[in-house]
Amino acid sequence: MKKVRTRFAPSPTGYLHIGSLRTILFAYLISKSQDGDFLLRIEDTDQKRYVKGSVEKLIEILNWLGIKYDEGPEIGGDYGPYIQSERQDIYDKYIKKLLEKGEAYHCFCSAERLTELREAQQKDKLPPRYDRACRGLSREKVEKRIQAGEKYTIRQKMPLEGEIKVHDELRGDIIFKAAELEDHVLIKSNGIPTYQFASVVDDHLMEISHVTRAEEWIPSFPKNVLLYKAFNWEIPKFIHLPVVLNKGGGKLSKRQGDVTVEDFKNKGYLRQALINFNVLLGWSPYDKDKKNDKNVEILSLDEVTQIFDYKKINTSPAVFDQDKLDFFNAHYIKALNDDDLLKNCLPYLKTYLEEKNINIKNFDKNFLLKVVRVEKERMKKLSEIGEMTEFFFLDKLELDKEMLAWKKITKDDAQVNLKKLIVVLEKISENDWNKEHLETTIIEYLKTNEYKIGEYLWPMRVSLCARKNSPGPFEIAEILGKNKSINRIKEASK
RNA sequence: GGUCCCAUCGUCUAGUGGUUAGGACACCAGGUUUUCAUCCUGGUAACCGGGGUUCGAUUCCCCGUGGGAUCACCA
Repeated sequence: MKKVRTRFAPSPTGYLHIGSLRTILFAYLISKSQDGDFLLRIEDTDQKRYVKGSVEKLIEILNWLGIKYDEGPEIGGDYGPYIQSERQDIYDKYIKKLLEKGEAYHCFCSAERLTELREAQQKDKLPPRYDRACRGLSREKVEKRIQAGEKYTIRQKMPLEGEIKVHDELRGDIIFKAAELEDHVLIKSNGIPTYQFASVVDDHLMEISHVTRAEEWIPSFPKNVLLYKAFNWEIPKFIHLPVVLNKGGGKLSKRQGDVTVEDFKNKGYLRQALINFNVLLGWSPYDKDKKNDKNVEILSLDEVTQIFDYKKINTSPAVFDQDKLDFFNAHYIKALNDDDLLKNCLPYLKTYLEEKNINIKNFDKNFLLKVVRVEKERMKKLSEIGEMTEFFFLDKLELDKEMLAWKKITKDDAQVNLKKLIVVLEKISENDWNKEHLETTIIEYLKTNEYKIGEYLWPMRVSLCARKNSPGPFEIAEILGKNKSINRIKEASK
């Protein structure tokens, strides 16, 4: 059986769009679930849109995501080069073949004429389409005009009538009328191929078995199929992936916030969350033969690879739901071990503290470890870590003492309670100053005196962190240490 | 506008010619807890409309409606 080979073929026009991540994932999964190859190809046939450094950035973000490809620009492979601008001689060779077969023709129409034509057609409410003016040019005439130095494009010769049946693996057969197809440009006047030509030639030469691309390509699908037929090439399987929409319904676009993988990375999303979430957008792990177990949706890329079946990819557009992404992110943050958690949080923490003129180097790793660990349960994004843990790093807290009041007790009552706690706390030795000991000691103290726990612990916690929400008072006290803790409580009780 | 694609809770989805239409996120309630969060338990919530086909349609077909894509020497 032929080996399954898929590819991700982006244009180097900037950053990696979050919608592209899903295209990557599905291409990757289609091949890897069938023990195939996955490759990266750069489609840089439009020099106007080329953004310098974007290939490097793309590779970098792919590495960050942990998505490995078997062949690609910087790692090579048997089907290279993997950058289209380095394959010009190949395209030259194949367009020549097409010309010889009479499946394509030279077009000398100027851009101006084409624009006028289009405008006239639109005015008459006709579909804008090239009028095939150059299709009937004789070989001699073409030769002459080329000799004379006239600029030309090369167009694909479409059938004038009949129907074109194409097959999408997910949607089945789709039928187009030949009359609606345009003799579109294969080679631009600068000699460089269009996407339509280059991608077909490359997919064939690179032996891509399953072509995955976004749904927006369906309209040009018949042209592609016709091109394969013109070459007499075997048509690969085509899988058109549905689009991802905004909550409002439109296409996911820059105006509505973050759209690139880099944006999400910078915001503190973990690769596992991004991958898990995106895989579930249009594909489902549920199996009719199995019971729908709980949390069956929490899946790693490897786990998905094991159970992935591309026939189960959905065809309807999916809405990008940030709440669900956040859920996955919070889940994967909780699953991180302490070292990884710190490693992931550190850049965000550093940046945040720098803005507050606090040097993170004044704090040792053990301290930082405790700080991030204690907020782990509460975090949805890594970027929240700075604001959440700020109070650990501050020398002095700015406390609104009204916050000390809790339920029935007033601020003044709370301050009285704090004073009592200070007496107890001062008796605890530095050595015993840890969460467990603090807890048993204080709870026991409160219970023997029949004090209400909340009436003491709320003010204690608030005086330690000056905020409504935080970890428990004992955890904070341990991390702060005896001196700092007691000082803060004293300050609050004044 | 032409062409094409799509249509199950708010969202992602499972599923079936006869089901109490299942799960996940979100939401709500209760429990745990010193707060928030976590965690546990429970709950609200869906087959776009109209015609067929059929003993019976959410499921199959057609037509609407709605949403989306596309109509370049961009990909």
